Amino acid sequence: MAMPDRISELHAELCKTLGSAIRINILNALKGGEKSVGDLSAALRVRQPNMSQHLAVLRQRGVVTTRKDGVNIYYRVSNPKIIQACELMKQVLVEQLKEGEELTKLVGPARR
Amino acid sequence: MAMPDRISELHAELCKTLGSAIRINILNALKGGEKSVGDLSAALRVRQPNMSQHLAVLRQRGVVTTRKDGVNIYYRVSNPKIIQACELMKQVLVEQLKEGEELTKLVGPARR
DNA sequence: AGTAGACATTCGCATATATGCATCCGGTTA
DNA sequence: TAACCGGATGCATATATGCGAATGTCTACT
Repeated sequence: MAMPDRISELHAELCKTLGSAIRINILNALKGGEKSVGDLSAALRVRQPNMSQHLAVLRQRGVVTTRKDGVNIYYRVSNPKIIQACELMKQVLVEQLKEGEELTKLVGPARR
Repeated sequence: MAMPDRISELHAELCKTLGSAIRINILNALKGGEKSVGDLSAALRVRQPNMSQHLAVLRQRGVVTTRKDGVNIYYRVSNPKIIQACELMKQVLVEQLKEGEELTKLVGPARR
C-alpha cells in the first residue's frame, strides 16, 4: 500500500530472525556483554556447529556484530534497540500469562 | 539456563508470528483502529481465505483480538506494546539502512 | 425455507527451516 | 610441518510454513 512494503519485507525478515528460541536465548546471553562462540555454545548447551549457524543467521540480518580477538570471535548485539524491542515483547508475554491465570482462576479455581 | 526458557520458547513463537510481511502489514493497518476481515483483505490485496489464515495465526498467539458485529468480525491489536515493539524494530531497520547507504557511499560512490 | 454475504477451515503441494554429522579453514603452538 | 583449537560450511533428512482452491459455518434478508 502506502509504504512500499519493502520495509515490511525487511521487518518480517528481522522478526523471522528472532523466531527461534535458541536465537532469543543468544540475545539474552549477549545482554550481559559480548561472548565468544565457545562461551555461547557452552552456556546454552548447543553444539558448536549449530550455534555457529544460528549466529550466522543473526549476523546476516545485522542483529549481531563480531570482533575478532586472537583466536576467538566475540559476538555482541549490534543495536540496543533490538534488546528494547525484545523486552517489550517479553512484557507482552508476561501480561498475557497474567491474564491467562486470572481467567483460569475465574473459570476453574480448582481446575486440576 | 536461568530463565526456564519456556519464556524464550513463547518469545520465539511471538516473533515467528510477526515473521511474515503480510502479518506485519496487517498490524500496520490495524494501527489506525479495528478493521474487518474484508477491509483488510481489500486493503492489502490478499485473498480472503489467505487473510483469514494469517489472522488466525495472529489470533492464536494473542496478538490480535476480535469483536463480532453483525456479520462482520473486527480485528484489533490486543496490546499496544506490540505496536511499540514493531516501531522499535522499524527504527532499527531504518538505522541499518542509513548505515548501509553511508557504507556504499564510502566504498563505491558511483557503484553502478 | 432459500439465498447471499462474511469468515473460517481443510487439503495438497511447493518451498523454506532446523538439526546432526562430517568436514573444512585459518591461526597457534609444538 | 604436523597437530590443535576455535569457528564456519556442506549435506541429508525431518519438519514447518505459505498459498490457492474448494468447502463449511453462521447470520441477515426476503
